[in-house]
Amino acid sequence: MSELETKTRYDAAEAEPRILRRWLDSGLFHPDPEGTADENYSIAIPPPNVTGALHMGHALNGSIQDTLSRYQRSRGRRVKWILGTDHAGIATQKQVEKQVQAEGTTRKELGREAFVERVWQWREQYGNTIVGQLQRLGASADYDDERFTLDERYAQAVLKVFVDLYNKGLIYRDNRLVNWDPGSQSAISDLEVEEREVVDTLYYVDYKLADSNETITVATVRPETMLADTAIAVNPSDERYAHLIGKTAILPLVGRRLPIIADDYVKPEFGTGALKITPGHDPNDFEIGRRHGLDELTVIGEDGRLTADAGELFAGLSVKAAQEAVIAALREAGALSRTEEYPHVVPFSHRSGARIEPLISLQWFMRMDELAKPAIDAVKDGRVRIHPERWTKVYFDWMEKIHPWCVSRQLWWGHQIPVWYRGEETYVGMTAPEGDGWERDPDVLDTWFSSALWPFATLGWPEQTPELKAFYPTNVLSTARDILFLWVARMIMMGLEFAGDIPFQDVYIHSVIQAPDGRRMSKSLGTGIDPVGEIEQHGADGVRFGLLAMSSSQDVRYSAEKVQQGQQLTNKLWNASRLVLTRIDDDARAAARPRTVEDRWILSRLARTQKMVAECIETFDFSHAVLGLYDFIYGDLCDWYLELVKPRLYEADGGEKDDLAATLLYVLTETLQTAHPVIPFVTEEIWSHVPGSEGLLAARVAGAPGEVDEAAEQSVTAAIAAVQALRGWRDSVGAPAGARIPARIEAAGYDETATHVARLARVELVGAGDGAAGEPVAQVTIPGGVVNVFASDAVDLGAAERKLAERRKTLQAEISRSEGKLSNQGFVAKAPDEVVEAERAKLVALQAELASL
RNA sequence: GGGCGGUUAGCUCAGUUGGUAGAGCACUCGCCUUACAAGCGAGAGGUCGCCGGUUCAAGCCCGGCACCGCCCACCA
Repeated sequence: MSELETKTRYDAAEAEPRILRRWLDSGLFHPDPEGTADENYSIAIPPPNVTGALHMGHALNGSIQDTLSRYQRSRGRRVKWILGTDHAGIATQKQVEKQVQAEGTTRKELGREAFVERVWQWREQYGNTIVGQLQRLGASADYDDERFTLDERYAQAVLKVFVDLYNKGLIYRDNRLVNWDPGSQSAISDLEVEEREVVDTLYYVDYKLADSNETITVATVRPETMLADTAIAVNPSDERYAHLIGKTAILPLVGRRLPIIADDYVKPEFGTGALKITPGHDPNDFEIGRRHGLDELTVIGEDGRLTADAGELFAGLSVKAAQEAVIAALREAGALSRTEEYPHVVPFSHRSGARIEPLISLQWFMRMDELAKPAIDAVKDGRVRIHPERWTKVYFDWMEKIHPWCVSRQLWWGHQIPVWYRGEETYVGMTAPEGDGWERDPDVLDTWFSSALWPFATLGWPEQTPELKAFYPTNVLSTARDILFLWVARMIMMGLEFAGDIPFQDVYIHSVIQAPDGRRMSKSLGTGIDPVGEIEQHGADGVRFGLLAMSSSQDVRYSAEKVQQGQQLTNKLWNASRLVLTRIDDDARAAARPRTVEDRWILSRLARTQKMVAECIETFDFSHAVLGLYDFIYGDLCDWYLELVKPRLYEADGGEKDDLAATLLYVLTETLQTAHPVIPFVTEEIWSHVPGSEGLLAARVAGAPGEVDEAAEQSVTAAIAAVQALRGWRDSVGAPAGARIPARIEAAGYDETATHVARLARVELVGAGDGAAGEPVAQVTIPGGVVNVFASDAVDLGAAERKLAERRKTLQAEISRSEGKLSNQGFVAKAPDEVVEAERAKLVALQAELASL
């Protein structure tokens, strides 16, 4: 009890680690795999990169998932929050490469085995900082059953999926144009490419015809790729070039003979209407080339330099240098007719930031259209629901025109593709084939290939484990929208295909938290705010509250004030609890035993709040849930109820005291329970001081909310309004704060609250027959009537009169507005009767008040 | 090029089925009232981006425009 008596401020930094320890030691977060997924509740965390540190997005998503998890635990459900990290192929490999380079060596010098070993070491050393940071946030994930996407069991699942898909004909190897990322020296998928606007130069290059003096001019932004040209294309309906179709042009600098072909793809109005075709280095040209059976030449290598096939003049040059050299040569040859600036969007690697180099390359692809169909149906028929709903359309749009997925990556860190080659032979299987001379495919799988299995591979699939039975499908997947296609859509496809069911019922797409100035939060821009620093400063509860309060169905800016608000709430709750707990007996026990109207009122307000919070959490409306909690705790509980019961709390005895203590404890306990999913630390801490409390609040199952009491609410709401009106009047007439002013309530509905109103407004109630009071000097309007205020030294009569005049003016304005409305025949005739009636009643009340002043 | 979101108080954001605008912070005034001065009480502050329409009534519904942001997209 002494801590409660002396600590006037809640000390989150002191309390939180202590409470976290108790939670972790309790085993509460590690449920036994019993029961079925229908009975239980589970969430699979979006696995953060092992290399990563907690950023604001993780902190928000962690707060959301933890609020859901703790809420469901309080409903008595067995809850498993599946935890783990992702090996994050490119990102991790890049980190370690950087480290290795700093030591003066390179990945290639080390060799594959040694390098991969280095990555594992690196992961051991730095890998799990984020898990500790999630704990700091209070995340009630299952730390005793952590997964990594390169775990042995997980890897087996990945290989099995690959082999099965291969056997079904959905995975195949093909020589196709891919997005080559010169930065990471690997192919990447379409989804890892971002378009950026750049200003290039459009070069007009003249190609001579083989058998005439004519020339045909093409426009290109990438003259260096002309070295791999294999045709020129024009639109078949373009009269300017009709006579050239079927003829042959000569490629400048190289001398190659190029057929002039007709293809509808060419836009006559763009450039010159003639297009050079480079199937080896342009996606559109690639398609045209395949249509016309053109050769596919390659002059740019995987290292981003020109190959020997580019000719000795250019071989070995970087793309940029080659462009300059080609332009110089064209200029010298007189083949460059003009140039112009040309702004357009071109692809860049989302991973390395390098400009994408389209290359023809032998890669593994996965056909998606067949898998997409059932995944579309799952959302269409509501088995999977996406919130906010507008994202379902985005999901459908992408899924309905889905393209093959390039799944191989030229990296070392990841799941090595389970394919072996020997001469012309190919073997696909989970283990190496029998016999000598087999060589395994050196490539690894796209990280997202393994992530796509996350909800079931974490639970032991393909074994039919008790975990799988108890927790698959999961209930909710909470994530930011940027990985809707990259991850969420693919999980739905893979879940349906391999685990035989949807991977989750609800997808919640949360806000992206931007920097306070509206820019993206990013380390490189210097706009990031470290959630761990915020936790240290304001407590995990404050940060959780703040993030949830900020979040909505759209992007929001980081609001330090909301975090501050959360921190203040924890302090308020702490102090309110001190007031209650230091003044009731140790043998008091929580029970709703209302004796007064304010008791019935707070129980009603509490019940309302409990229902509201539950509904908001279940519909993913977190900001309203937490702000509603704030209003209840700050407003109803602290500002009013505790102030209303203070006299009883100090002075009552016997049964009255016992009932009050029981009711206060009930209200406090239920408040703690309701707020716990949002602010778990402070509520757990206070719970430990509640007399008779057993075990952890985090493990406590909530009872059903009580009933709403409309009559009590009406009565106390009026009392509150009366107090506020009287306080406002006092202030306006300059009454000293301590002065008690004689007054008489002339209004119905205050039988039970009159003494409260008088005390909180600091007025002295005088009886109706008390002639000594004389004539009232002022009237203060309150719900249902007025309060007559009598002369007192504390009242500045001039100020009182000014106040009255002001009120008259307001009333007159309102009356004329109301009269105008009611004399409008349209309103009276067409508005619903109840609206018209309410307006009439209001007018009568206004007129009565004006007449009384 | 297509699509989606946004534009409400100085700042960050709420505004449920259309019925005379709310919160937090900041600001002003008054209070060390025995839970909390990182507190308590009171107050000031808004032509709801612009134009038009529907309606008795529009922040909310419809059409158009402007600006900001995001996603998708194979015009050299």
